[in-house]
This record gives sequence, C-alpha cells and structure tokens, in this order.
Amino acid sequence: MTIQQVATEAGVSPSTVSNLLNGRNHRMLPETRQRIERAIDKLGYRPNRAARQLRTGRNTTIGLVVPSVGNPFWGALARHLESAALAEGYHVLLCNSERDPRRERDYVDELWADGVHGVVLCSSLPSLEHVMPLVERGLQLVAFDRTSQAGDPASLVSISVDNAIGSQLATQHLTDLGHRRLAFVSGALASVNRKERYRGFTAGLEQAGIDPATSVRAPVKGDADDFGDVEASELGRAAAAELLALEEPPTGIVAINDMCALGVCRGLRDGGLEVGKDVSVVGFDDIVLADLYAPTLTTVRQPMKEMAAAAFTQLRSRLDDSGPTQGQSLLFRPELIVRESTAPPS
Amino acid sequence: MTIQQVATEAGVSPSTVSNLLNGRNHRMLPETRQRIERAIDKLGYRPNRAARQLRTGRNTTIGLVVPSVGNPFWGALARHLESAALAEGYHVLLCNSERDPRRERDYVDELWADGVHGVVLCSSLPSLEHVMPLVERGLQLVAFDRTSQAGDPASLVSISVDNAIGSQLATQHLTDLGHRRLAFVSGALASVNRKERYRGFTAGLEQAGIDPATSVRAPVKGDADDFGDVEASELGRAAAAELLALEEPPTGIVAINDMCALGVCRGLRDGGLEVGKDVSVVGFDDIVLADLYAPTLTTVRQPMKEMAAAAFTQLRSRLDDSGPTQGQSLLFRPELIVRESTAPPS
DNA sequence: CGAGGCTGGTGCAACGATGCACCGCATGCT
DNA sequence: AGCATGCGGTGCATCGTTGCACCAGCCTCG
Repeated sequence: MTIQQVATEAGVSPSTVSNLLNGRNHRMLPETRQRIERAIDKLGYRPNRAARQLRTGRNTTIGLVVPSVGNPFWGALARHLESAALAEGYHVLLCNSERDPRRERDYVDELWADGVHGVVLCSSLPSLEHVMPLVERGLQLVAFDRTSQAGDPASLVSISVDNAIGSQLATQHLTDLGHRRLAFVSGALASVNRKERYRGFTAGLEQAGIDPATSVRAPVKGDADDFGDVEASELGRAAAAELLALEEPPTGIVAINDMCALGVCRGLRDGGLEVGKDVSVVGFDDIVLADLYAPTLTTVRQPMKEMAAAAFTQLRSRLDDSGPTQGQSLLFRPELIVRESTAPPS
Repeated sequence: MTIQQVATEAGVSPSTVSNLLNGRNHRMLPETRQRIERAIDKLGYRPNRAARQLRTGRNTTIGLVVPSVGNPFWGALARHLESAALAEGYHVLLCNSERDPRRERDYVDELWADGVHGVVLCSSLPSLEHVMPLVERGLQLVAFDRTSQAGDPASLVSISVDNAIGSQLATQHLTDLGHRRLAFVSGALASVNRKERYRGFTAGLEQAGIDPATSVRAPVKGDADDFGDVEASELGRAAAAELLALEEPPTGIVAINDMCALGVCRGLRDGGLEVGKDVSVVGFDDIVLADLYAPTLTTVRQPMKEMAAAAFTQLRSRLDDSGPTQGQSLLFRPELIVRESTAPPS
C-alpha cells in the first residue's frame, strides 16, 4: 500500500495525495479530495513512517529516559506520557537508564541518531552537560522531576512539582494535628528537589512557631549521595530505628518520598509502634502502593497525569510548530492526600 | 554523517562501507577494513535507521503491549525486556493497552504499519483472533503471562511461569507448616492462568491428604470477569472479610497474585488478626511490594528477568535468522520465596 | 492584445542505505 | 593461447514520501 497505489486508484499524482496528507489542500477541488480519501479508505493505506522520516528528517516518536520503569513512580509517568502521545499519534520509545549516567548519555545519543528530536529526560544527574552538544544541534529536552539549574541549556523545559510547597503542606498537616516534635527523613540532600523539600519542611515548622532546631533531620548513616528505590525504603527503615533510639522520639515524620515513608513505617513497626496512632508518617509522590499499604499512607500527590501531559505538550509544540524555543519551568501544585498514617499525637 | 562521507574519508565506495557494516566482509583486505573503521570512529558515524528500514523493510524495534506499566509487574517486564533488547541494539516501543481490547488491537496494527515485525503481547484477552491477520502476514508474536490456547496461531510463542506448580508450591508450603484449613482467593477463574493456579492449589491439598472439598474457594461477590490491580487488592480485602465470617475460618490463604494477597492481609488486619501469626498468606508474582509490606509477603516468584530475556531471544531469532517458525510454549519454573507472612498455625 | 495572476494540480530530484550484478585484474588449468 | 576462476571491490537502481519548481489553461486589466 504505497502512496503511488492510492494515487492510481484516485486517478491523481502521488504529489497530490501527499499534498492532501500534509494539509496542503487549500486549492484542491473538494471532489478530488474526496476521491483521494475514498481511495485511502478502500486500500487501507498508512503512510510509511520510515520513508517519511527519511525524507523530512522528522518523526513522531519521542524518547523517555527514566531510571527504571520497574519503579511505580516512573511507571506511572510512562503510562501517562504514552497516553498523551498516543492521542496525537506520537509514539514513546522507552529507555531505562538504570541510574547509570553513561547509559543515560548513550541513550540520548542513540535517540538523536535515530532521528528522535524530543526527549523527556528524568535524570538523576545534577548537570545536563553531557547532552548539551545535542541540545545545541536542536534536540528538544524536557527535564522531568528536576527543577532548572543555572548551568542548564537555555531551551530546557523543566517540569516538576513544587517540592517546597508539597513538603510544607505535609508538615503543616502534622502540626495542625498537634504534633510538635517532627523529623525529616531523607538521604543526602544532593538534588535540588530534595533540598526544596527540606526547605518546605522547615518553612512548615516555622509557620507553626516551632523552632526547626528542635526538630530532627534524621541522621542516617551512610548518607548515600544518591539512592534507588528499594534503597530508599531501607534507608527509611534504618532512619526509623535511629529516631526511636532518641530520648524524645518525634511523633511526626515527613519522608522524602513514599518508598522512604514505607520504609519508615516498617522501621517503626519493628520498634513496636503503630503508625497512624503512636507515630504519624507522611510521604511524597502518592505512588500506587500508598493507598494499598496498611495503614494507607498520607502523602503529597504529584499530579502525574497533568505533568506527563504537559511534558508531551511542551515537546510537541517545540517539535511541530517550532513554537517557543525559550526554556521554562513548570511547577505543578502538589496536593496533600490524607489517609490513615497520620493522626493527632497520642 | 552519511555512509557517503565515511566512504570518502576511507577512500572507498559506499557499497564497501555498507558491506562491512552488514558483515559481508569475507573477502575484504584487513587494511581496507581498518581504514573504514577508522573513518567511522573519526566521524562518529551512525547508520540512519529510517533509510535502512526503508531499504530493507526490517528494523530493530520490537513492540511491547502491556495493560499498564503503572503496574509494577508490567513495569518490571518492560525494564527487563528493554535491557535484553538494548544488549542487542534493539529498541522497545512501549504501548499501554489500559486493558482496552480495542486499543490493544489498534496498537498491534499500528506497530505493524510502522514496520515493527515482532511484538511481545501481554493480552488480557482469551482469544488472539484480532491479530491473526497480521500474524499470517508475518508478524512474530510472543504472548507473555498467557499459556497457549487451542485456537492460537501456530507460530505463537507463549512465555509464562508454570502456574500450577507455583500454586502447588505455595499450597505445600502451607500444609508443610501444618495448616489444614486452606482457602484460595481469586476473582473469576476466567483465564487459563487462573485456572491453572487453582489446579495447583487443589493438587497441593491432595498431596497433603486434604480433601479439597473441605477447603474453600473464597466465594467473592461480584466475581468480576476480569479485574485490574487495584481491584485485585480490594477483592482480596473483601474475600478476607468473608472468610473470617465462616464458622471455621481457614488458617492459610493462597491468593491469586500479590496484589490480591496484600488486600487479603489488609482484610485480615481489619478483622483484628495478625498475618504471619494468626493466619498465613501466600501471594504470587513477587512484586517489589512483597518485600516491603509489613509483614513481608511469602510469595511465588516469577523469574521476570529470565522470562523477559527469553521473550526477546525468541523474537529476535525469529526476526533475524528466520529461525524456527513453529510456535512453542516456555513454562518457567516458579520459586517459592518464604518471608514473614507464613508461619505454623497458632 | 499581451502581460501578469490565479487555479488546480504534476514532475522530479532528493533523503541514506542496501545488495545484486558486474568489473578489471591476476592466476591457474588445459 | 584461450578460458575459467578467485579476489577485492564498485555502480546503480531502489525503497516510499516529500515539497519546490513548474505548467497548462483561463481570467483580468491597462
């Protein structure tokens, strides 16, 4: 089923069919147009993507580079991004970097070599230097879950939740419930996102008139520079043990993310405490597990669907219409989801 | 960076470069070969996939159609399949069917239209009739987590865990611990996989000299024909409540999968029972959550990595070497992972 | 009445890689 | 000498689509 066959069937030239297919049909007789459309339907014609891409240099595939879709958080992003892309006829090429900077770089290179001009990059790297050469050559990049940095390319779009606000909401929720001794559990505050969440935590404390100095940032040993997701839960578990060993253990705990929070819950239970009664725990992300765990986890939801849709929209507009080339940051409003893991202090 | 530029740089014709790239270098002077290789390195040349595909009709992309990568089980598959593919220079195009038969069908169609000749299909549909036309035209299909059916295409490869054995292992584990009153919790036994798991359950009972008639298949109301993953946990929760209402509640429960098992745990806790002490629960799949939950969940592991690798290998060999075209079923050996949710009856 | 404009298309040369057919040369065989 | 054979490559048409350049035919206008 080539465009040639359609043209023959419709009694026109391939160019005319191509014109219609590409919206250059301003001065085309409605009759001609209908003949072509009928021929397309009859033959079940679909343009050959390879030929099209070869000719135009463009394509309708975007790349998604995530640490690992095995992690529900990224899985959710992949799912929603793909949905948004599908609606516009785009495809998503999936790449798991496995948190390996080299693999991340190789993937972006390869995507570019394959003619993919738009990539949603979920990088664990603080610097995007490794992809700068491609960005200069026209690669459109959306950084996801990573706010913009000074050294980032000017055209970069960053999509992220407002981490400070989210964390502050979580903290306020605990202080509103009456908690006065709070702890913040996280690995090293290596990324901007983590720093922002910590900032939200202290802001929340201050607003409640609590001196941040009396609160605790859980002093986790082996404060890993970066950590994966299973690690996050182990980290939370260890942190909980440490917190329980304090003279005055906190009654409310804000965790850097849900996986970490689940680990904290685990650790608290190890110590014989009941989450949602003896101690309150708040997570961040609202992954699927949050609503499945026992007790269900109070957490700060990232509006994944909207964020994924925005990522696609941004890429698309820059790819197609060569829309705005100037970079921008989109900060989404997080939402506190109250569940069973938080309650007034006993 | 075209093959022409490489040819010029190496002082040969494009054909010669192409020959080398495609392994037709039997009768090529080592010196010529080196000149070309140096030129490729120097220019950082990468063959243009679109051009290659247009010319050959082949490509190095495989499709993966899953219900939703938001589900950790499928996320894990996607991750491992992608890893296996990457090692051979293949790409994975991700498609979420969202359990919509129509979307599933459209995706397979579109993949085919895009020149993708190999697809790993994780279908929730009992019949594969909707893709038969494409299979007849040469589409290579691997069905994942779905054992072969009588009506399936002859060339179909099925990859699945041995569900009956897995379930039997789970059941035996419980009987070995001394449990005599067991229950099996599942939605409708609509799929072959579910039937097999139930068969393993009864086989396990019989082997322990227990009359299956005395055991319970949890009589869940609104026995959904098919259910998603959040539903699975709710179903488990409801089933647990029903089981607890029995005169002689079971002391050991085998769940159809981990999500369902987590729901069961939830329901038992609602009823004031402690899982891993008052009641034992075994799941199936070994998703990430299983090791995070409290208590950690005893379950039957599906060797995802190996299964994903096999899926890719099967596709690849049929795509490249036009290897065996005869279909086959690969049944992987499941492994019982004992954790905290099972213990001798109290 | 001829230049210019509009209408509704068509012709053609690419895009980059492929792989069959073929080539000139040297050597072997009869 | 005459022909076949092996060697190490090269020439060229081709995959399906695109979009600029162009073209006939008709109309308008000074």
